[in-house]
Amino acid sequence: MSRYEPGQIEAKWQEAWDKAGVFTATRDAARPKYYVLEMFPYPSGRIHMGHVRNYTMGDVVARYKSSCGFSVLHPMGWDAFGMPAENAAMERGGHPKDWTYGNIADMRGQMKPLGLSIDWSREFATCDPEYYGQQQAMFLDMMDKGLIYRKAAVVNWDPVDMTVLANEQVENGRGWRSGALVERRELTQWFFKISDYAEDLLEALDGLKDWPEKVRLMQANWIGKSRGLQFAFETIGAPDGFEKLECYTTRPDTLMGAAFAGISPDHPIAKALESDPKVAAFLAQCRLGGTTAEALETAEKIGFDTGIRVKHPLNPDWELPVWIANFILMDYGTGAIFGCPAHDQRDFEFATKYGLPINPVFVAEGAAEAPLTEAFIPMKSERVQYVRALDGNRVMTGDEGVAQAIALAEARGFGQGVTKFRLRDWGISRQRYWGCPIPVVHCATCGVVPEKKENLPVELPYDVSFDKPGNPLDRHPTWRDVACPKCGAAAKRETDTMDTFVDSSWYYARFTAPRATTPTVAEDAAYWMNVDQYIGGIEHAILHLLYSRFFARAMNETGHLPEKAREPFNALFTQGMVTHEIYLTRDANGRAVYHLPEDIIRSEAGATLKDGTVVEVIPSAKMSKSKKNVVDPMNIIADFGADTARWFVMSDSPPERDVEWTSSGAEATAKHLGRVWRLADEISRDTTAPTDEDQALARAAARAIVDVTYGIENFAFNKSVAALYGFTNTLAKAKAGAEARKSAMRIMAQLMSPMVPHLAEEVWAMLGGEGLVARAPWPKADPALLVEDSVTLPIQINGKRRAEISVPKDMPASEVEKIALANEDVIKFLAGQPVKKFIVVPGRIINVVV
RNA sequence: GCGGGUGUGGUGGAAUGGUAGACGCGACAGACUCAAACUCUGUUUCCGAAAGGAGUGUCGGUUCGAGUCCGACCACCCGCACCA
Repeated sequence: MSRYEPGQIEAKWQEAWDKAGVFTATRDAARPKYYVLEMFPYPSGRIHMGHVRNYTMGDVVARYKSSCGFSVLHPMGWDAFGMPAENAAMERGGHPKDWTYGNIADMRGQMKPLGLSIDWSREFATCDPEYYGQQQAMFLDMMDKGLIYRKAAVVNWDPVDMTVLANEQVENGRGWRSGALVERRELTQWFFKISDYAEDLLEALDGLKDWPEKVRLMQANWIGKSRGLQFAFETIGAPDGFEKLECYTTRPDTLMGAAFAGISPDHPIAKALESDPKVAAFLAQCRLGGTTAEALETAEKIGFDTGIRVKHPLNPDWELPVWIANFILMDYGTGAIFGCPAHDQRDFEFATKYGLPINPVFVAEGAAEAPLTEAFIPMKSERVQYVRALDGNRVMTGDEGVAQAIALAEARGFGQGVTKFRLRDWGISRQRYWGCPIPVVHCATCGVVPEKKENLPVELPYDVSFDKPGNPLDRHPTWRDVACPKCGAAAKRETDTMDTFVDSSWYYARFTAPRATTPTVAEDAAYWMNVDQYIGGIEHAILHLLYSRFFARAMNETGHLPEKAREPFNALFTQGMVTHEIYLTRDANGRAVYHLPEDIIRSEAGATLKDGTVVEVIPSAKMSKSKKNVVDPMNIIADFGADTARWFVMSDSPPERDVEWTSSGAEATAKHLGRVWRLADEISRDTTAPTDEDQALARAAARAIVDVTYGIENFAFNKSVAALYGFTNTLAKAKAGAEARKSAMRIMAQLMSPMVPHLAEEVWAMLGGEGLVARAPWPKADPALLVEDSVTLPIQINGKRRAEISVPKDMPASEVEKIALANEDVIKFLAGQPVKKFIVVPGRIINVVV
């Protein structure tokens, strides 16, 4: 008897697939196409269980669709630009390029043994000049279309290292290397005009029927369409040129509850007042801390009374003080608000702190006006009693109050109803080396000049060093100093590079023609687009997906994608994350140093490093490179084979849910696959004559086909796996004849093939299956075998299950009722009480109400 | 702080508003074995000897019937625009 030896069979079948070119994607007009894509990985150097889970899901879909007759495109590439490469260069020396390509080679070497059905001939990395050169070409096309501009924007500034920090590099308001308090500082930066598409991006969400509802909701909230009033306060005592203060509010119905006017620390008026040392000191205080929304909104609310007054638009005798407040964002609305403490929690806290009046505009319907202990903020759809309405107090909803206020403001001419979006333009400038260079030149006479297309790619210079803080491109004279493409005079290249989100916003399109000398090729894009099934982490629900949707529109308008690809992803599946505990120690400055799970020794007492140092254990979180809480799947592959790793990540947890990695279970999976192997081996040598159980086995196989197919179609791979466990148990126990068992085993091989393709090929071959199972058409269940003649109906009495009866499938309800009421247990539980109601749900349940 | 999600046995989880706990892990018992491993068979939500009762984070509601729908709360997770 032979043994299941994954190490041998996996290599053998991978070679067989390669030789037969099973996974090479080809345009085939005769067949429908199917494009399945998993979010491509960052080449950290090691694959982890999250990758295995993500790519196995895509592989199951790709292999299944291929069996169903589709021409499948299933590519793989590398999201290869980004900070970790520069961090590695700073920490360990070496070059980001060498580090990145080395990591790619390592990761490819780890992924290949998984036996994924990937067309590797299409592989590319975003740091290939052939890729980012095409990105630069599109940047120039988008510039032509007016989709790109420059403006000042705020960055995290480390005053000690004299460098810009990413949000990730800010820890508790301090720079991660220097430990210095981070400041907010303005730089001139490049922006994509994504806000032009706000309405389109919002409305088109309705058409994304095969996207998770929660992702569409998150995107809609992110885009944040609001209807409100824009109006101007007349100012008293403001600097010249600021006779008006423009405000935007979504609650103009609360205008009579105004207690103050507030402006952002970045507002032009605040800047105009900065010559006053007190104002300057206050603004400096506001600029401490990071740039994230979270940092801004959780910071303690502080304010500064400017002494400026504004006239209330409805009563010129009513004057309000103008405060600078740190919780007002310059990016949203006009950067100025009126504060209504009674109906906004932030304003309430602010007013309480600085002793400003708190006057309610409305109270709960039927309630009396009373002092508030917190802001009263009912849903806008809720009816409330107005007590300080703009125009006549009455009971109405907030929405009605807002509409009335806008109408009144427009009639009196002090404001207009306007629609605004929360979505800001996409800032893409990064003051870093390892990214796609922005292909423009700054000339003293011509200004900002696009690089000529024939000079693309603007390639990153290799001879750079990371021994000083800041961007090495800034101090690389032979790269930076160039002739102006327009006038030929001495000029300087733009040294900012692009956000890596740009790289990942069009890679799906590039896979359709990865070697082309243009960004895309019309025929290839027309055939392969759109992505039929996109699979990736929920953490990308907003930014990556929104940017990609924007980019697809921009590519359509610049002629790089067809109209149908403006929404590039037909269906989206967001897998849950693989989580793991985090282990950390503290360095001399008290900052966190993270450790890999494989370096940790866990005992009952706690966790330590190998040298005995005690480590802090933080509860499970997303596996991430920076936190080092990653698990290495290579050990499982080495010990048990790729099929075990694949089966393991597909079983148990529903794909959309997070899964906590535990090492137990891999052995059990290997056991099961060994059992399938032995069963196949035994059946292949069976010579039993047909028996009367043959039909029952055929029925079980038909049931398995339906259940496994349902699981794959609905992204419930765990249910497909469960159905296969059940089918294995049934087949192992079946006393059927050899032919029936062989037939069932071949169906098993086919049904298992998307999850455990190597074992499936081996079983298929053992049982005389024709050719490769990877090329065999997906089995179909004979409907006749699925029909059940009788059903078991549970009987509930007052909603509690008390008995069950077995009746023919099509028995009419009146007959069922007679049989149910004659049932011994039913009679016992009814105890002679009269039946009030008798409910029969055909084929499901009976409920007797007494 | 704002937005989104999750919560079911010892454990991962299953359940178109219709028998809660499928399937797997673990545990326990048995068979095989000189013995062990492997393998095979069975038991396994809790309380109870049983009859029966309780039970899907907490509290309330809708319904003949709620894990599922609605409301409030608690806990945990994700995102918040320079991590990818």
